[in-house]
Amino acid sequence: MAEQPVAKARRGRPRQAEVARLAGVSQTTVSLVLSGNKQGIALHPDTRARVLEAARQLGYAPDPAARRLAAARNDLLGVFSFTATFPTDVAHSYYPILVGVEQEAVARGYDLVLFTGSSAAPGRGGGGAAELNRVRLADGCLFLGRHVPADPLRRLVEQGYPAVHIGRRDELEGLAWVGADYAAATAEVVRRLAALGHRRMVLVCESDQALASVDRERGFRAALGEGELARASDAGPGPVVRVADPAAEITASWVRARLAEGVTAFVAEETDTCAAWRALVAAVDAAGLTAPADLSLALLGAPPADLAGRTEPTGFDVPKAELGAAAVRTLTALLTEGGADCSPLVPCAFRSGHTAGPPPPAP
Amino acid sequence: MAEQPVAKARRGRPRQAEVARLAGVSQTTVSLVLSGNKQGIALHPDTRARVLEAARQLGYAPDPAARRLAAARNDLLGVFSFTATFPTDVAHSYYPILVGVEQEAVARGYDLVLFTGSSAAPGRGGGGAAELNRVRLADGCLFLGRHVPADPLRRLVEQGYPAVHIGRRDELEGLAWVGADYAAATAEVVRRLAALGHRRMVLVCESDQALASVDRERGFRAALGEGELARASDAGPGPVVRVADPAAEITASWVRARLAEGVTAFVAEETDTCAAWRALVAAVDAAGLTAPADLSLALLGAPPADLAGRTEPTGFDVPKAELGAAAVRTLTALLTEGGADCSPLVPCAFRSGHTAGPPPPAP
DNA sequence: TCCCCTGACTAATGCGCATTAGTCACCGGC
DNA sequence: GCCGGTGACTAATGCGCATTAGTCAGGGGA
Repeated sequence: MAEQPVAKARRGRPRQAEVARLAGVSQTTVSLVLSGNKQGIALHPDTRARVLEAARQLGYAPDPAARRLAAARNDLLGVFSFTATFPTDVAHSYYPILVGVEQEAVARGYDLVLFTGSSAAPGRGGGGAAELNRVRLADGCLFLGRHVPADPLRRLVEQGYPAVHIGRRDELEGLAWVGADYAAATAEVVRRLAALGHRRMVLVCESDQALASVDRERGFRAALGEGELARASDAGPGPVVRVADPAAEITASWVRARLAEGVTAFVAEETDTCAAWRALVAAVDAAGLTAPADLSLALLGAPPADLAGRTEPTGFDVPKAELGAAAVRTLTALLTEGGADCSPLVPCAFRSGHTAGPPPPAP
Repeated sequence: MAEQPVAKARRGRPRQAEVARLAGVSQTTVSLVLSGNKQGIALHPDTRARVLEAARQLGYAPDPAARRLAAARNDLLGVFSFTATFPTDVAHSYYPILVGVEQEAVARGYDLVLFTGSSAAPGRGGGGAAELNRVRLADGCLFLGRHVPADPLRRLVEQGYPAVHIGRRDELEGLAWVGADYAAATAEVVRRLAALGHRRMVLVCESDQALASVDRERGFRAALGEGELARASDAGPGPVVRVADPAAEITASWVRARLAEGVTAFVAEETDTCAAWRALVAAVDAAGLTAPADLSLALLGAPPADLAGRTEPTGFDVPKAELGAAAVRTLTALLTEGGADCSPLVPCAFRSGHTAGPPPPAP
């Protein structure tokens, strides 16, 4: 954190004392009038009007730091992400979430403060701790992405700071979080495929052991277990295939081998790169097959932006805006009631798409 | 008694006084040790070590609110846009700017506060003025988009509030702004076309009288004036054609008529809808012509997202991220030095594209 | 008439920290 | 032995606000 040279940033910034002088009252009165007079102290309408007029005239705005220090609140919600909040590389992945966060925050009368954890935080002891500590300026904070360092975050939570993590994060005891219901959505996709007539399907996972991935696999297995599917899919390499290098392992011949075993539907999960899905699509292509005529494909999530032009994959959409909104709701519940009891899981919407259909008649 | 509604966030948080007690020194000393002792006051290594150890043991972390209150600044930069900061519809238009704003703000140790014009702030009088007043909570503020109401903004500026507008905005005396150098970029495009051999070219403008449009036209005319181009292009309807309804006016026959007059290059400017460019492309298409074989096309700006798949137009790119970064630099200069003397114009990068080439040999 | 309300405010305090003025023991020099 | 000067700290102050204790004039009730 680069310290600025001594600067008088708030040159003309009016304070309550100045409003008070202009209105001919005391600073206390100004505070009383402007903060809604929660003490129930009676005030003359005249005085009130004078104060408001003076404040308006001076363009008074309360200092959030002072408000917060005086043990009140400042109606600021923090949004912290360890990487840039507006990422350039993972194009727009957080953006839709922020849309939801902003809408909900505005609706509830909060402003948003963006805290970005700079990867380079040299000097100060405690490393990332200092970074995370800044969020205390806000009444509460949303944490974005699984790269938020656990230790400082735990400290924050232990000390009672209202925090909500966006994305499943239950390794931190006591940390509230909201997440997409990947398990249910995946199960829904499996059920839809089953309804189309598929009896045997394979889930292609990347080796990434993200929580979201675990959820999807759980949902997948659970849904398989519901019908005859489990037994049917258990043959061959099993219903879940975990690959380290999708492009190399998921080939045309791999697809043909699965088809020969009776697999008729292939499911991949969305990841940062969507490598598994890409590999799957490429392999099907290379095998001279097309979906949904020869086999069915499903993507557990949304396709990456650069594949936007292609056939819309069957699967589900994570309602990212809704996720952000839910996070804000949970956080404000924490702030006002001291406890959040909203469900942390946001349902995903099934997306019909055009890559799944009835399995081809057995040869 | 317990606090009523607001969660007591500062439960177990140690403060400097406690660290001081543990280390057997005064609070001042703790502050001195922990804040790097900028006063150059000498401290015993022993004392220093004791304090650091005590702080570590207690898990001390400074309260940012107090720190900022004492420092008389809050290291917060506002970002205000009259429409939602994260618009859902024109999602991509502000985003790249925000990327630049965030990067530069982080680099300079500032956090960002997002203000949304649409937020309902009841109670305060003054209508839209009150909206803008909220930004005073930040040390300074960036304003995005030309829909920021002029009157309240003027008031802010007049009262010495550090504000920077993103996008040219010189009708407000004293308001700092940063903008893209459309004139220079346009001139560059003209020069490139001239270098390719074009002697006669037409700029198609929409009736929109935006400042950016004016700049482009100015650059266009200026560059024409440099060579033989002006005289050559002055014939016919003149070098600049302003159309109210591009789709209706820019037709295949219009293009043919211009070609017949000797025009070999057509330039359109980017607008929200890019109607002129779309019309031009459609008209060329309808005339059975192709660029750059039969004629050259250039777009002063970036093509809209839905045309991303098509041939990349020759023209220039507005470095939006750089624009955001420049705005932050200007604002911080305002904050620390009291005056910004950085150039408000950000150069645009020429984009070769594939729609311009040498003019076809005269028939 | 005195006293105690009550209404409408104001003075004073403190949040946690940074900063500014001390304070005080010790040391060298004359 | 006295004095000025360091060096190493501490007391006090104030940032801007919310909150807690007043204060003070006017108005019944006894």
